[in-house]
Amino acid sequence: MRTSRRDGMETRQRLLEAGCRVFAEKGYQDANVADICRRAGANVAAVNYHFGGKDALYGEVWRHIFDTFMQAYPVDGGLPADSPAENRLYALVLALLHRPFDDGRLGEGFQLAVREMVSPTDVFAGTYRELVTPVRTRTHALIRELLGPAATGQQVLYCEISLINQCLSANFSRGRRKLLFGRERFSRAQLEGLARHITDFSLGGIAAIRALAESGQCGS
Amino acid sequence: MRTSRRDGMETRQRLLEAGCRVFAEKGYQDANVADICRRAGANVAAVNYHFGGKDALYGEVWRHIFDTFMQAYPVDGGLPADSPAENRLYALVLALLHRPFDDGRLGEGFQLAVREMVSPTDVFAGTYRELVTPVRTRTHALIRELLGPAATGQQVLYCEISLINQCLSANFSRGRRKLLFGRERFSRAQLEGLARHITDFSLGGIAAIRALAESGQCGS
Amino acid sequence: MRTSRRDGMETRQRLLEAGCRVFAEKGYQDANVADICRRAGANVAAVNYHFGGKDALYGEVWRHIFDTFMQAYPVDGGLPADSPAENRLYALVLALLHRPFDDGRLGEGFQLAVREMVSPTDVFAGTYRELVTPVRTRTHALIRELLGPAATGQQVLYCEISLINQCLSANFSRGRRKLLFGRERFSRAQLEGLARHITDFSLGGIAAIRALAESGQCGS
Amino acid sequence: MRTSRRDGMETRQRLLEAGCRVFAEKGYQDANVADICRRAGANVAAVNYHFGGKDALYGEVWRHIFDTFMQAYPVDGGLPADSPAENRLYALVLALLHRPFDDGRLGEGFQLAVREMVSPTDVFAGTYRELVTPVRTRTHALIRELLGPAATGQQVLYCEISLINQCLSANFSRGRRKLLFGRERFSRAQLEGLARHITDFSLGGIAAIRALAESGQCGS
DNA sequence: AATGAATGAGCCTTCATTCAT
DNA sequence: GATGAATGAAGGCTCATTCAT
Repeated sequence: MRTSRRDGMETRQRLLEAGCRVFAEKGYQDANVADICRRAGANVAAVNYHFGGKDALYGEVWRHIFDTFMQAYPVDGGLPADSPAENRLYALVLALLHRPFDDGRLGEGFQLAVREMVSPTDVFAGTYRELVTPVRTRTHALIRELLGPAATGQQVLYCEISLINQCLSANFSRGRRKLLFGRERFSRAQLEGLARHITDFSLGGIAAIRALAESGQCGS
Repeated sequence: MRTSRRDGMETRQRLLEAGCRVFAEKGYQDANVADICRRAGANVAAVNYHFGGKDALYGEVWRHIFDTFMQAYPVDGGLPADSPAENRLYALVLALLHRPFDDGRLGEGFQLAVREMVSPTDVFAGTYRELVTPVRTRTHALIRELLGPAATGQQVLYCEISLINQCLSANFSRGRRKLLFGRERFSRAQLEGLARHITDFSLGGIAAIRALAESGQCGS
Repeated sequence: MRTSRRDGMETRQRLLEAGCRVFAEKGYQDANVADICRRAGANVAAVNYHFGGKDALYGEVWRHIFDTFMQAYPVDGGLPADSPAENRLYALVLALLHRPFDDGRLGEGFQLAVREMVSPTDVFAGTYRELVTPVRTRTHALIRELLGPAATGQQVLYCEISLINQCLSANFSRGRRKLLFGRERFSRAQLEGLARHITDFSLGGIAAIRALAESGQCGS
Repeated sequence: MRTSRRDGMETRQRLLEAGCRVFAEKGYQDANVADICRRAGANVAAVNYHFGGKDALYGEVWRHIFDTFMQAYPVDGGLPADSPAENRLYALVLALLHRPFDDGRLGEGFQLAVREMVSPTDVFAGTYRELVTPVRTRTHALIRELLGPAATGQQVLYCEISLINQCLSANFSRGRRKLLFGRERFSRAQLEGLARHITDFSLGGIAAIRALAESGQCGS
């Protein structure tokens, strides 16, 4: 294993990590390559040398974070498929909550994803579906199961959205976290408490929608 | 009424509107004043003449949108305070939904607000609290009423967050609207259907949390 | 007598005075017309309206100050031509000293003149000779009288320069005044003391040169 | 020795020299970086790359010229400290005269210094004292020696000023040189002639003041 | 594999001037 | 006689990228 000048980590790798940090912090436009190179302890030309340009680095950063994302917390929460639906819902919610509330790489990834939702880049288009589909699939199945067969497709969809928005929108940025919850840091226990709340709240909500569906009423 | 050189709308006003559009579309950084001036049919120096700079225009745009926001849809939905809580909840949800789903000025305002949540500017700091407080106050009171006296403060807070996130996070951008709901445009009826869903879902959720609270259990 | 909007002084006049102040303070380039107009309580376009442009205002300002200059302190100090040469030298020195040390209009004029020496403008070329000639003529005659007939033309010239530089270079700017003399303000008595010194010093210098001239030696 | 892309002189160095020329010619405001870069055969952005901005270049130019200044003509003129005071005065005068009359780098430096006296920049403040102190110290000691112990502090100060102004104010700009002396160029011999004059004149002046001091009279 | 000097396009801003009122 | 909105040229600076080493 070759050792690099600094700490054994290849320049390319250091650039990638600096890129993750900086792009997550400032967004694509506000980030500047000189800053990224400086943080990576590399030359101004390093980004162009190793990646071919700012765009390409951003693509790699996104892909890198994206992969981390997909591996980090499996949405099934490691639970067997025959666990009670309530348990599986809790596991799902907790898994989803980990993303925005992670204080490390995953948090950066979530920041980046939010930025991409707000100001989409070309890079985004290709991977978003790939990023979201497994979550959607799993969520959809679970909600359908909980709503029962009487629910319409739209009821399932809307419940999905209610659920996902509770989990993912809880944390856009440090600032919003502070404003919304009154604190910036969440311990594991606090996160579990929040997951518990979202699960209970959503189970109640789903039950209400199910009752409506079975009573024959139906939203637009 | 004096008529301006071009079409009767003052240049300053045209710049302000162009600014709203462009800042909402691209964010502060990506927006460039030349573009804004071009869209307003004015000279490159017009922004500096009328506002003193890009920063100041942004400030005015934000203030302008902010004011529109506050006037547009009162959070009480125009309902008397002694209406049933369920009705008042529906009115609140509908009022909140109008903001992100508005296809005009208000939608631009919401875009801008989301951008500010993700990449805060100095301008933001002062006005955010002012923007949010009335919503929070009203939401808080309503949730408390629906949860009953047995609920803890945190239960109220978390229910608030669940509710607000369902309403406001439904629509970050055109792209996400498409991806989430499968369509870009919402008719008034569709919006009311969504409001109906969020109301029913949340009433169910709140009922569940209330049951927990009254049975003596309590989230973290 | 018509009264203007502000204080009975015509806008044109106010612009001229503001121009004097500002040009003297900042020089031609650094001065900007908006500032001048603001100080004159007039519109941005006022300079162009009344003078035709910044250049033209500068020309008028220069001419105005120049005239003030010429009238202010006659170089003969009001002394009869048959006073002793020593007295006439003192009167001349005092008159010359008044220019740079004047804290009002004349000081501004001197500032402007120094600026023109350092960064000449077209305006300057025409008037400088006119400004300087009377001083030079009088100085020349006096020095010649004091040096006696044996002195060469160059000796007279150099003595003139020695004298003039002592008087006029004493004060380029507030800053230099402070650095050179250790104080910013000069009372009338202090100014007279300085004039006394320069006179005595120069009489001594002239006497020395006269001795050389009469002993047959001669500078290059 | 590495050779640069163009002619063996580093771009930075060429920029510095072009900066000296242009700033001395036009002053800080009138100088524009594009012009400097053009003269240095470099790109418009070169100044920003190498110095960080126009301000910083100006600072470097000043510092560079300042150092040249201090090294160029030592104020002791290379004379031993036990030479006759008259000889040391002549050496001092000649050294001081070299500065304004130098047709190369030193002349540029003097131009810049004069500009700074008239329109001080922040840059100036820090270095002026450093520039002037050695001259003042040496002048002061010499004058005190020539005036004898009876002279007051103010008499010494005023004689210093008389001397320094004769030397340094002889040449503000080409234009003034022409107007004052009737010629633009000074040969070495002519300069020595001028130095001779100033020395003789000042010795006479100092003698006169000394006589006054010793006779008990005293200026304000 | 990596550097850093150098580039040029693009941006925001300043400012003297113009023009319709 | 005077205004102030509007203009366009020009300047300084940032930044992604290129090129010779």
